[in-house]
Amino acid sequence: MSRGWEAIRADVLRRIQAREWGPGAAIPTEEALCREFGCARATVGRALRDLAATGVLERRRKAGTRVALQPVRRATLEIPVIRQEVEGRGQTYAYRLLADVMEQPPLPVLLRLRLPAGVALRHLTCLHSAGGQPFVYEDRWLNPAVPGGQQPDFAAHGANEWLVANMPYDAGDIAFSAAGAGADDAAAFGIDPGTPLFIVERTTWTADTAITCVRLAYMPGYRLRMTL
Amino acid sequence: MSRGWEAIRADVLRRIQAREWGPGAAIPTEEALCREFGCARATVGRALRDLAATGVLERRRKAGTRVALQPVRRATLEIPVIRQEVEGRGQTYAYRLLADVMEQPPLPVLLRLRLPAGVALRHLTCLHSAGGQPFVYEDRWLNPAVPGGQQPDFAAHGANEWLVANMPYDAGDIAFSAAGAGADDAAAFGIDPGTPLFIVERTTWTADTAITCVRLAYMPGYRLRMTL
DNA sequence: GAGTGGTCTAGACCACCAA
DNA sequence: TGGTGGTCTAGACCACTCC
Repeated sequence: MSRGWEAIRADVLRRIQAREWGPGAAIPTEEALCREFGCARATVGRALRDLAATGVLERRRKAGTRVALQPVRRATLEIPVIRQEVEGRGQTYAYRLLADVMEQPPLPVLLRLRLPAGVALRHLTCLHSAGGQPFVYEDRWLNPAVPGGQQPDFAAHGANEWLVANMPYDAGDIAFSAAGAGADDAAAFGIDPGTPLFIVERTTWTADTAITCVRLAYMPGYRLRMTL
Repeated sequence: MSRGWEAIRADVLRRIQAREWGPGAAIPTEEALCREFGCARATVGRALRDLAATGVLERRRKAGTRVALQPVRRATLEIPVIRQEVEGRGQTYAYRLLADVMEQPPLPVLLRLRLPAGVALRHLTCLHSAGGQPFVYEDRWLNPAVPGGQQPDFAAHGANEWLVANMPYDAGDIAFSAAGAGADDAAAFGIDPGTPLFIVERTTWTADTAITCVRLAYMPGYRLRMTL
């Protein structure tokens, strides 16, 4: 066995998988484990903290460390920039702006951005292509009142790339769903209305300022993969 | 400002968001920062490691620490047990087994489980309901050769609950997609074939043994939410 | 009250890798 | 080859919470 906190983590995980320590059971204290492994308590703590972060262990002061009774599977999803996702597949990426107008958004968009009725937002629609085929149809509402100065026209480059370069590291939420292609989706992809599409919806703020609200419709058959 | 590594993390993140350190810029070394903050290097390292884990910073030995040029958004998804998801909504959960037969799976299932042609697997279909309405239609292939002894009948409780209790903490992958309801889906939900459904597909192993391969079709309109 | 995990320190050595 | 992050140590104090 190699050394280090990763070796300890692997050994603890092995005992759990071997049911040496069953679900719900308490495992030895950090002090007992660092005596067993012959290392400092901080090293054991590092290993156990990592297992707790992935949901394998549950830790509470005084109560000790237990194997999770119902292992909530946590997985980290890397949300790719569309250009990178396409180029990562070895396909050529292309972007085309379809529309760019100021208008009043529908009520659901206002609610998601927590904006009062009556405000006008910048409404962008564009198409991302992979290898000449439509890949993602983007429908975005952008708050023109965001800080950071003048917004460019998005004729050449997508709003998302401008955002990650100029308004990075903000908070938001994201939702995945399935929906039948609407008229716009069908026109963008050249498919029949009602065709099932994978939909990603994202809303973004910095502090309390609503930035943008975007709906991404992926090409038919798209699959989003993760590893547990 | 409060003390501790979380305060340092917050302060570093604040400077990044304030563009004091712009995307791609190198930030001071750990040693310089721990002099500035008046703490040990390990404490600064803890803060920077956490920011690197969430994709805000990129760290390389000798090259130093830089603000990520293209901040890959990482989000942690907690994959819920269906029963808990339903009960968390305050609805009553119900489960019904629809079929339980041994048969040869179709080729895509064999490939995902990395099994040779000709083997027969246990094929389960069941329906999870929320508040009396169909919620998830489950189509599962289960390897009867898995260790752990006799498998129960799944008349009363779902295979997933048996698995998390008896074969927990294994590896696998997961994929999200959209698909039109097939004949089975349509019958289960009482909807028209072709209705867009949110699909989750999971494959699970322990070590090199294929355990199970499951396709979950969620009720029309279902949304999977995450926070960034 | 007392046991446990959470954190911090000051120092050390090592692995990596750009210069 | 030198600078940087990655890790480990031995010890300490603190925060939480079960008893």
